[in-house]
Amino acid sequence: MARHITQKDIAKKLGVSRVTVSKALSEDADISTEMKRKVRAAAAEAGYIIHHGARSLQMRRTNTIGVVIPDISNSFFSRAIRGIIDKATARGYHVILTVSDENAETERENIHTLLSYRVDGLLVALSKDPDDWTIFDQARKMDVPLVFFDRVPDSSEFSTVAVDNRKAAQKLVEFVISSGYDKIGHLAGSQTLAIGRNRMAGYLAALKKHGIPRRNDWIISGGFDRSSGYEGFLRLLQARDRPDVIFAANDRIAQGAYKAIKEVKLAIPDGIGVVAFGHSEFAELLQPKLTIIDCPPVALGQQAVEILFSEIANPATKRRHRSLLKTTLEVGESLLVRKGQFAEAEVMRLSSNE
Amino acid sequence: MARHITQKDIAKKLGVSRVTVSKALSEDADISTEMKRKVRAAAAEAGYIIHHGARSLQMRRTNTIGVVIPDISNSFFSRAIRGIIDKATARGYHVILTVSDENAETERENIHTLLSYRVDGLLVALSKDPDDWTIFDQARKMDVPLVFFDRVPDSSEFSTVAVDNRKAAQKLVEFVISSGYDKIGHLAGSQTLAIGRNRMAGYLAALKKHGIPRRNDWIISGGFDRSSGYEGFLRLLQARDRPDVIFAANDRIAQGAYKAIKEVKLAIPDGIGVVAFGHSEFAELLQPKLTIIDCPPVALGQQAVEILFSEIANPATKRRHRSLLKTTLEVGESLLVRKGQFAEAEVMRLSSNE
DNA sequence: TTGAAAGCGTTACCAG
DNA sequence: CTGGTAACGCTTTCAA
Repeated sequence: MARHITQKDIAKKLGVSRVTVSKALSEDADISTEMKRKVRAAAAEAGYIIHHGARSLQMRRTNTIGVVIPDISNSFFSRAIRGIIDKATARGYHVILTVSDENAETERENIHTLLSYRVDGLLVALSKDPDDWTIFDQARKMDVPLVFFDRVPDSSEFSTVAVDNRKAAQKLVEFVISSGYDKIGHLAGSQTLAIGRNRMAGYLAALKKHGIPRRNDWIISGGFDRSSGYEGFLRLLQARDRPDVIFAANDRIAQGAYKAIKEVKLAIPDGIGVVAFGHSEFAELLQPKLTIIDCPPVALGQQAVEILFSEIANPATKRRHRSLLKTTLEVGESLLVRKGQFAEAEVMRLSSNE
Repeated sequence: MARHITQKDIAKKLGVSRVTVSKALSEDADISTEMKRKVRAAAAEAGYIIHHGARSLQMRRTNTIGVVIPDISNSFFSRAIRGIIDKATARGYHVILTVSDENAETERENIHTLLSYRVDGLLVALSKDPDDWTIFDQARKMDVPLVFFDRVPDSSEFSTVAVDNRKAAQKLVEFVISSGYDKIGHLAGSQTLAIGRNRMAGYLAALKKHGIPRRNDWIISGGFDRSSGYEGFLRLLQARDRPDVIFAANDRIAQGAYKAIKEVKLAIPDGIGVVAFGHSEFAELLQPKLTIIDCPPVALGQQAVEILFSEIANPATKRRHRSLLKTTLEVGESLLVRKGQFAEAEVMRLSSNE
């Protein structure tokens, strides 16, 4: 980097002081309109671009928020990012996005980096339940607001925005039961995350409520990605008999399950064979279409930023007893049980095709 | 933000000067091992995190690169980002990601923002061909290296990394022709981007080469998204007769076309009905599977960073005659014509089902 | 091996 | 309305 144009350069050229330039550029009330015009013109002509870092150093505020997500190729998160960026931009904030790649250590490093950038706030979707809270304590200590979204910890000193997974899962599974099924398997995703445990808890609660015994060989945990769904389903097939319906912890798992289902040539019912948590756009891509609990990523992201901004505006130093928001989107509120094209179709069983 | 721990604080606590702390923390050669240990311990204990902004101000280098993409929910770009982040992280750089939302003005603002952050380099995928080059000239003037990737301008003073779209398109269309078709339509995407024009040029070249007359009513331009493909196909149907094969400018357009094809109840050949540019992972999701030119997003992103780093390491001030790299991935190199499941299947015609 | 002084580009606080 | 001075947190240079 060569030396860039600074306010000093403009000041010199105009024969005024740098302070005047600074004030003029920030539309300070006590600079004459004429002066402002001149300064702006000179700045534009010289190709002056403010040094954000220097400014932040002085302002003690970066107008930047940091985001940590586990996986950018997960369309749920890329949609959520969209909501976050939109809302943040609208409030004059910039967003620095980092990706933990489902790795707790990388997540730690990312948060550290963002803290070193002195972001004004943090938005985090966890890769797994933290077993080491020091980096989060650090954020707390530095009084940098942090809001967990989607993948939130069971309990913490931070605000969270997430789906009420337990309740929603129970609802979805009860929907399946009320459709006449009692042989329901579960591809459970990662149990090292509350989101996974809660979805399983909802599943179990639904079974229990309807007196359906739990079958451990029908419950497979793993990751939240496609391959976990694929492998999970194949493992499920090793049970002595097969469930009729699969409840997948998310849409990508469902996608993997579909793939396996096709390969082993099971009839794919165009309806309730697999049900899952998911977001509607992704579910639309799948064949056959999924029955899902629709978790809207954009809305979730927006809500998270909203809460973050309120915490930024109202520093913890002011609120002795920090008021945490445990926001959960609930079924019937922002969440819907969405049925695919098959909505009217007769519900079919997962059965062998051969 | 309350006042954070600074090097000064650590210095005071240890009864040494701030310089000693700074040097110790950066592993400077002329600090005793013992002192370094003490400083590090004190820093860790106090929860010291370096102020990246202050450091950069002095260092005149941020160790950060800025990226501008048109759309984060486009899986091509989210995969490319992955490649970028991986390579950048490996070299100790951070990445600030911004999204232009396919909007030239937002793109301009994003670049401006990144310039104000004093990023060490820029990676840009265009939303459209720039009609105003001032922001790019600005980057040039500030001597901030900039590399265009994927969506590159026809010609500029900047390095580019992209697929050789013209050649690849011609190759793909010739593949279709050699399979016995001569009624080939084109959903062309945006013609305000070189990438769109070049793909069309390749299409036209292939037709011409084989003496197939061009049918303007079989060429529909629009955007690069799903809905453009959907609407484009419906418009195509209004031609007096239908083409047998559609060449879509990218995979998302193809996806939209499939949707329309299904809706109007045309037989969907599990093969060559639609061919497109795309990346293999996305194409795998589609039903029926696409025949594509496989553009690998991760590799493309990595290559772009690589070039950017070489320009960062070798500032323009040193090279009077800037050596631009116009890197193009070519078919047969990193690119393959990938056929879906139908590879062995008989090629079928797009015909009415009713 | 350590430290004092200067400066990076900006804004806040007072004087004039 | 304008400007001087100090300060933000850090590194670099040079002297001790």
